[in-house]
Amino acid sequence: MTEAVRKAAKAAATPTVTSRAESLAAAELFQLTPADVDLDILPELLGYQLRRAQVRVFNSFLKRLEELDVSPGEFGLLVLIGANPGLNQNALAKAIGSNRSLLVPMLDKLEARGLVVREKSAADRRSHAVVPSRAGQVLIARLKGVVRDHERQVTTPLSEEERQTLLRLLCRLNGQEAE
Amino acid sequence: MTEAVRKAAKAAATPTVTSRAESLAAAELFQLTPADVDLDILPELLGYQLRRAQVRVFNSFLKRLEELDVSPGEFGLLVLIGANPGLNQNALAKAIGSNRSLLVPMLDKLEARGLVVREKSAADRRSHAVVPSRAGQVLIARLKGVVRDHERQVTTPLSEEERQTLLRLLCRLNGQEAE
DNA sequence: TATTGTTATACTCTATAACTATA
DNA sequence: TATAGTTATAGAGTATAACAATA
Repeated sequence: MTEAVRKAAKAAATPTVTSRAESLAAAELFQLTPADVDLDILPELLGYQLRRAQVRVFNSFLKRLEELDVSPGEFGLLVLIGANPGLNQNALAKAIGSNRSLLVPMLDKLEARGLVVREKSAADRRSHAVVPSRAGQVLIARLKGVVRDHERQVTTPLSEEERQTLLRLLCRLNGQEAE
Repeated sequence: MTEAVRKAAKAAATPTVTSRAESLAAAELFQLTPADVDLDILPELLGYQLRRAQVRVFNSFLKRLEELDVSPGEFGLLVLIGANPGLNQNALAKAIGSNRSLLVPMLDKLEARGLVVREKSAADRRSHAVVPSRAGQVLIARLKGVVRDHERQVTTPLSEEERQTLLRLLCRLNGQEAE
C-alpha cells in the first residue's frame, strides 16, 4: 500500500466531527470544477456527485450555523449531548467518531459558553457526565429549527417527493434499511 | 464569525483533490455512529446521510485503487490529464480545485513513475504542457475500468434504476440539469 | 492492572508568500 | 510589471502516547 493511500484510508476511516469539509478533510477526492475542462467519466461517478453534493450542502449549512456561532462539529456534539444527557466523554467521543483527547477542547469551549456542564459522576469518580445546561437546551432547540429550515432550503431544486426518495436511497446505500 | 467556523468554511469552499476524505476533511460534520446512542434528528438530515454515503463510497474506492497504487487524488488528476492533455500546471491545479504549489509534488510523483510528462511549451517557455505518457494512458484506461467496476460494486444495495435515480437527483441537487 | 480525562508531541495537509525564469 | 513553476514556511487538524486520578 502506498503512503498516500494508507493515510487517506485512515483519514477516511475515522473522520472527525470537526474541521474541513470533507475534508474531507482529509482526503478529498472529487472537486468542483469551474473551468471548461473535460471531466471525462467523473460526472457519471456516484462518488463524484456525492462529494459535490456534500460540499454544497455542507457550505450552506455552515452559513446558517454562523448565525448562532456554532460550528458543524459543535452542532453534532450538542445534538448528541441533548439527546443523550449524562454520557461520559469517552462515549461521547466515540459517538462522534472522534477520540477523548480531541473532545476535550470542544467541551472546554462549550462549557465556557455555558452551554454544557461536566458533572462529577458519583458512580465512577473518574468520569464526567456531560449534560446540557438550560441555555444549552434552548440553543439546541433553536439549532434544530435552523437545521430543519436549512433542509428545506438546500433541497429546493427537488420536490418533496424527490427529496424523500433521495434520502431513502442514501439510507439504503448506507446499509440502513429504512424500517 | 467564529474562528472555527471561518476555517471550516474556507476549507469547505476550496477542498482539494488529495487527502482526507472529506475528510473530508476539513471539517467533517457528520459521523458514522457505532454506538447505541440516540442520534435524534441527524438521520433525517440530508447532510448526514450524504456524508455517510460519501465516506462509504470513498473507502471502498480507496481499496480498489490500492491495486494500482493510485490515490484518489492521483486518480482524479490522471483522468483530467488524460482527457485534457497539454494543460499547463496552473490550469490543472484549478481544475482539481487546488493550487499550483500543491500540484508540484503530485506531478513529481506521477512523473517519477513515468506516467506523465512535463513538456516545455514552445509558445510560452514559462509553462509546462502536462501530457500522459504511453504508460500513463494505459494506466488511465485500466483505472477507468476499475472505477466502473467499483461503481457497480458499491451500488449493489440499489437496483440499476435506483442507481440512476440517485445519480440524477444528486446532479439536480448539484445544479447540473441532467441535459 | 485498566480506564477516564487531560496534556504534550508529532505528523499530515493546506495556504501563503517568496524566489526564478520567462513574458 | 505580471505570470508559470517551484520552494519554504507557517498554520490547522488529527493521531499517538504519556500523565494523574480513580477503579
